[in-house]
Amino acid sequence: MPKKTKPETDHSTEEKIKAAARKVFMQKGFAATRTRDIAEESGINLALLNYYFRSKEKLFNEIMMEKMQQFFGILLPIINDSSTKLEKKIELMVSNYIDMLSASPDLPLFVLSEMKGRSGKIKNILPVQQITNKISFIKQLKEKRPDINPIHFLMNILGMAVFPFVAKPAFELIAALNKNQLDTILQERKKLIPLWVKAMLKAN
Amino acid sequence: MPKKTKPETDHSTEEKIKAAARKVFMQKGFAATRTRDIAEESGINLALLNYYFRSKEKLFNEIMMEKMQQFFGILLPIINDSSTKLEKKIELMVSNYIDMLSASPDLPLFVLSEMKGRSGKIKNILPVQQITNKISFIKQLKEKRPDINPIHFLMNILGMAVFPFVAKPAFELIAALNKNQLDTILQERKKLIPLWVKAMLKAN
DNA sequence: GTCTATAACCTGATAGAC
DNA sequence: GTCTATCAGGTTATAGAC
Repeated sequence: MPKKTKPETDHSTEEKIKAAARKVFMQKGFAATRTRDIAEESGINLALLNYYFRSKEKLFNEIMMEKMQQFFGILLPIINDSSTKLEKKIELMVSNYIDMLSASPDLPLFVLSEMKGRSGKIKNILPVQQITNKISFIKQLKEKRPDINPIHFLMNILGMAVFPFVAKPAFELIAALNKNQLDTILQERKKLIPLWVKAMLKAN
Repeated sequence: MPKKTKPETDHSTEEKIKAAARKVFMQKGFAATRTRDIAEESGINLALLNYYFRSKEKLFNEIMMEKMQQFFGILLPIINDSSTKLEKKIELMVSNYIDMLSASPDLPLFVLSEMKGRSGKIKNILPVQQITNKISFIKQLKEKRPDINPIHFLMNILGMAVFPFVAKPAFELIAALNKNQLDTILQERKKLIPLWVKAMLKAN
């Protein structure tokens, strides 16, 4: 498997295949993707895919690891930063996720589906740090609400920010919204969710 | 395609196949499921599956329609009931979803994934009513918060209630929780989410 | 490194006996 | 209705020429 230092814009064959693999795997998932789709999308042929990556599964694992880092990695620098206060962290988490998912709407459903369906094989290649009591964000939550498990607030923030993307087709369907209307609503949430979380932290 | 009136406990071959199809499709999704898996799971053989359902796709569509009804159908009687007040509706939505998903944890990721990947083919068989301004729940939200699009609150409630199930493997991973700990937390949310939503409705 | 051709296998679906 | 055997087509992966 060839390895090089990566220039900013990499037009190498290897990178062309990876770019195509990102697109197709994210759209259809591992099982529904055919290596032929990727070869065609990247403008090369099937044999070359196996020359560079040895198998569909190995290519997938590279993409999956990359996408897990993208999806979870955005969280870590924010929650670990002990120089920002809780409110700021919440604002950053929400706006960073909504911006990222507006640009990559398929990301969360891809990552969550493949983590579930292939969790046995995924855990070996996981690129993410775990959340413990030592993390700044968790300490701040415990200080403000010692009566509630901090994980609840993480679920709430991610649920409110990420779920609308995961359920996009469902909301378009049941709320009879077109894509533009939905995108506008999603943008509004960057300002609204932090206000709501603030209210939740004071609740009861 | 044979049709019968359905007894409470249906041990017919057709129902055995459907039961197996529910299990396997929900676990693996359409693309990763082999008709052989379903045949084996139901204790019959491959030819019989095609005898009853003609094709993998037709069998899948029956299960998919059923599961969409299960997932969205639980919402409609609650939000349409003009005799309950807003707070009661929220409590019912949250506890009904959490109870249902505790019993069928695969349901939301299955429905949402397949709606996305096959949305073209799904829209024809959709069994759900749309949410308009005439719906009691929407009217009540508009009355209380005329400044905010009611769909936001629907996203919030469903996000907080459903997302933790969709992201179960992710939370187990990053929060280092085992399944029992996570289930306990999920149950707690039946009481907490309505309190939080109440606080959100007053926010700002 | 890149291609064409093909091997080896898997999968959905059916034919035909009982 | 149910089974075994098999077909037809598709899919991953590789062999071998250039």
